[in-house]
Amino acid sequence: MTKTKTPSAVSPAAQPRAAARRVTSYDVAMLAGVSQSAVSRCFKPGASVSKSTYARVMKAAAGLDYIPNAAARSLITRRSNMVAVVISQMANLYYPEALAELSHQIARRGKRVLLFTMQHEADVGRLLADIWQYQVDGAIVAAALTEEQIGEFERRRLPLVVFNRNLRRADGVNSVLCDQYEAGRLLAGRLAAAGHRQFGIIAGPADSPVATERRHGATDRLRELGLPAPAMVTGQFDYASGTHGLREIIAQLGRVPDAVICGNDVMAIGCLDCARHELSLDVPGQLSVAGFDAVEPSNWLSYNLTTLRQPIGHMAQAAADLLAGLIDAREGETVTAQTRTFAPQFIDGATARLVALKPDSLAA
Amino acid sequence: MTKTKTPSAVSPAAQPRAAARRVTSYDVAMLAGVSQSAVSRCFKPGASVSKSTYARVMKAAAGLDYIPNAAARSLITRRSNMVAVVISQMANLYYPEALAELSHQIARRGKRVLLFTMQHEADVGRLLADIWQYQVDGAIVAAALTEEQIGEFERRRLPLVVFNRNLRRADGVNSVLCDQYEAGRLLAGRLAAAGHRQFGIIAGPADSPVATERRHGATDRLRELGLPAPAMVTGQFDYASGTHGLREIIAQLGRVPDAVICGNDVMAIGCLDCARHELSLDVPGQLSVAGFDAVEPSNWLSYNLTTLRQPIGHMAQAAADLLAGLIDAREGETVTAQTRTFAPQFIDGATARLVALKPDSLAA
DNA sequence: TTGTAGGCGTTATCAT
DNA sequence: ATGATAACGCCTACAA
Repeated sequence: MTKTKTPSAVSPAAQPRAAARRVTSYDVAMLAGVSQSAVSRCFKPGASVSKSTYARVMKAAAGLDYIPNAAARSLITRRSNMVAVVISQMANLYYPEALAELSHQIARRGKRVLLFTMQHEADVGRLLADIWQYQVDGAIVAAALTEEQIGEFERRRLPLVVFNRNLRRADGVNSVLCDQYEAGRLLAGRLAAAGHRQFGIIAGPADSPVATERRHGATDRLRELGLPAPAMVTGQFDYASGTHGLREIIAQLGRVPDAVICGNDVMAIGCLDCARHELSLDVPGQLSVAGFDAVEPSNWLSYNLTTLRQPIGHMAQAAADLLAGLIDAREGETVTAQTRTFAPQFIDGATARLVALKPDSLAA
Repeated sequence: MTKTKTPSAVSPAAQPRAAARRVTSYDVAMLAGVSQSAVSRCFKPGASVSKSTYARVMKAAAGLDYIPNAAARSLITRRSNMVAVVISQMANLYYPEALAELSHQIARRGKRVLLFTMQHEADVGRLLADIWQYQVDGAIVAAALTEEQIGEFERRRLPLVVFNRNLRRADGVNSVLCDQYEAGRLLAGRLAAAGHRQFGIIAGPADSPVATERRHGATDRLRELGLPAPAMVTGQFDYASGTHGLREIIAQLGRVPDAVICGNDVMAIGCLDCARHELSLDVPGQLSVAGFDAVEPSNWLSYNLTTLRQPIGHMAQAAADLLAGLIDAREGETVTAQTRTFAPQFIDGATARLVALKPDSLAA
């Protein structure tokens, strides 16, 4: 299976890792015949250097492959040009898209992403100490933070943008989010309006605030409308949770529900596939299925899923904007915290019946 | 659409970003009544400190929220505990999985990922200068590097592991890869053995070495077998390329080919959906479709794609292992470059006919 | 075991 | 415009 080819005879280039003394600005200064500070200035954008020195220095630098040492620079400037991005569910299909966009947006502002990943969102606490260590200029966190943890960011004056987490304590904390509770309400409402009465819900994991809000939004709306309590199961945001979830809901109810609301698209796709391919149900004829996120596969022809889109590109851009603003704010300046809320967008796919079977709307 | 809620009256906590003097080891030393070096030693794993001083120092540190400054440390230790990971196609579904695994493996070795993303693989050159800047301990690069670029890593003695790129110059370069050329040959061979004669190929982008190798592997094998030249189109590794690709191939040939080999799974899925839902073709009855990677959706019930899996988890682990070894090697030590090659694994899905229609094998 | 002192590579301040 | 010089926060001999 694994062919470990230790190159022995074939590959001559065994690199001797000698202690290569680093090239510093002193070396460049010496070669260029100027002072070390002159070299430093040449690498600072708006500095005052004469054309001739600049040319000599740059030529020497190029000859020596000199590049300023960011660690040393950050020591004095207090700017590392690194931004921490904390993300939990890389498997989630949704987060890679967000991360790609964040990385892009952060790069164009001259900074880089220091990536912190974790298996479970609750592990975020253990990462914090590392974040402090690395002296990042700010952090974008896509995980639930406790009040205490937020407080620590404030104490350390570390600019923070919370991504897609609706925190209990909203004030004083910058965040970019999509209104998940509203999304849940909206979806439940649309389905109920079409006459669906018995719902099933395949919710996301209990430790995910996003999952919780979507679930509450849906259940609250159903209750308001006086519909029967939905059958409820919990999943892990993955495909298998969708297939198992549907079976379990059917077992709970003793029949196929009218509609299933899934905590995200991947579970909805699992649910859909189970319904069609395992249970031979007609979707949306016998059963409506809907999800959240509008990840790429939800739009594929085999699915064409009814779902709610989060404007992920805009959200990432907003997060990067917000953070950049916080970082660039002169010290001592007062910055008021913002919450940028994006509205979810209803995607009218083909997996949910959205018109009433009998036009009982005439009776109203 | 975007509701920017500037909290005005509601939110009192407008944080004044005062110049918070950082807590240093001197502060801790003062509070604990010891020297600064004592504090330093307390944060170094195998140092010699008495129990009592250690306790006092740690108590003071905790009280002040002291955390060592990694930038300052790296200045003298020459270890930043950061690893650069360079990745191009985050949209590719394959790379997020790799990145998640890499991040995990690197984290468990006490290091963090500094992420470098780019739109096109050819842009890697522009990132290099940044990599040097940040003083990373090593780099894992999932992009094609020129000889010159590799040479620059060597000159700077920066440990490098090339991920999933078969370089022309293999010696002296540490790399982890899946044999893409062989994978292409294998797939073409299996399909040909089942009697498919007229092939179509939806290849990946021309600037992707992985795409090129898969394509060459397939075309070489078909030529060896004396089969007619395949219809060839180029895609961007995305879903739309798969749907367009199939139509274009049919236009080129004037008929539906026997089989289409797609440069990756996402294009294969696009091709498959187009065949089934737009052209109403029976797959694999009238047309066989296959891809590469075995990304998660390829395994979903609606697709059950015939494909070749790359053992991505193992590859990521191997890359992290390799890099860690290079970094930990004592300076001056000679390290021989390795290439760890992983074999692709054939996934016998349901989108390709793999048995001959007429048992003409009896005739042989 | 502990403290003293020098240095890591840069930027910033201040003369010149 | 340029060059000394003092930080930045930490690690590490070396001496005690």
